[in-house]
Amino acid sequence: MKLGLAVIPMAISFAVNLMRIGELSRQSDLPVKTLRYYEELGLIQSVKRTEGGFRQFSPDCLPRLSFIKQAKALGLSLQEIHHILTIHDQGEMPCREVRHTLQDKIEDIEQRIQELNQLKGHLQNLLAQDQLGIRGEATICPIIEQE
Amino acid sequence: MKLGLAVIPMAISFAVNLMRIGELSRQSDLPVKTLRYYEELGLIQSVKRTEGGFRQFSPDCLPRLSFIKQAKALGLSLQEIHHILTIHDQGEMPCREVRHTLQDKIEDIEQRIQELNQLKGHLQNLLAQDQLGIRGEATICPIIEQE
DNA sequence: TTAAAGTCTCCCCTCAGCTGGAGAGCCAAG
DNA sequence: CTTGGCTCTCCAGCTGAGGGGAGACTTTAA
Repeated sequence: MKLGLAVIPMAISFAVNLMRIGELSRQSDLPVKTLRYYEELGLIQSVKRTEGGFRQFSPDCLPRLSFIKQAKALGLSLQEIHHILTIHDQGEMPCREVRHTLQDKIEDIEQRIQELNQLKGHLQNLLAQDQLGIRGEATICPIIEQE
Repeated sequence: MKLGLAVIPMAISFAVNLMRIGELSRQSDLPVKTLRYYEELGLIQSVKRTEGGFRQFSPDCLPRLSFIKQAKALGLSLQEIHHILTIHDQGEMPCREVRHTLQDKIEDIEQRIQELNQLKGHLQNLLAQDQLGIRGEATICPIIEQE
């Protein structure tokens, strides 16, 4: 059996460097639980399992995880990331999709900023007009209950 | 028994207009489930129960629920609202607390807006520089993987 | 050979603010 | 008396992104 190791080095070169989940965790700096979760969601895949059932990952997972981290940092959801990765896995450059996703994100962000600015203005008004003190019978707090 | 109704009108005037949860739901325009949830959290209280175990609410709940709605619309959490109501229920005007809470909220909002603006700028940069096309071997999407 | 460290699956828990349903009991009108 | 509508409690789940831990098994180093 061990003979094979010397006899078919090409085959070996495909097989080497497979790592278990702990090693992938160390190298990617992501918790083991998170990796299993990502696998469950289909974001990454283990190449195969050992006889004992341990996951074995290719080092190719590392750039993939790095991509996931970057995309997450950009505010994409794991679902959106999954979508992009699926397109990538079909052999296409997912740029068109990514561009749409990012443009949507930008619009979301702009809208959210608008809402927050409105809310902030509203809160500031409430605080500014506090001195006027409109106090009724059933008032709980005149600041909040200003009209 | 029914005699009492005529004999002690003062006592009656305290007791009338108690309503069950469905009526409170109609008048406050909040789902029954939500009212029970609010009661569980201590935001409102039923005066008592009928013999059969039905909650009976005083009409005083209505301005209270109205306050809760307004505070929620201002972005306060139910926990924060609970805090304010507790102060109110201890007989104090919760304005000082409310003012602090709202000022904290404003700061939160400002920070969130800053973060969102940063993120938006980042996303816009990514899209703008897209044309440059930095493509490597292991690239999944050069837009996201720009440095 | 044995012990430690790694890994497996499975299930529940978190945060907030509810929503839905089951199965039971209550109440008022015909 | 019965029927339909209201209400009760309790349990479950939803959203997203994992975390904690039990109990069993695998792998590896001494």
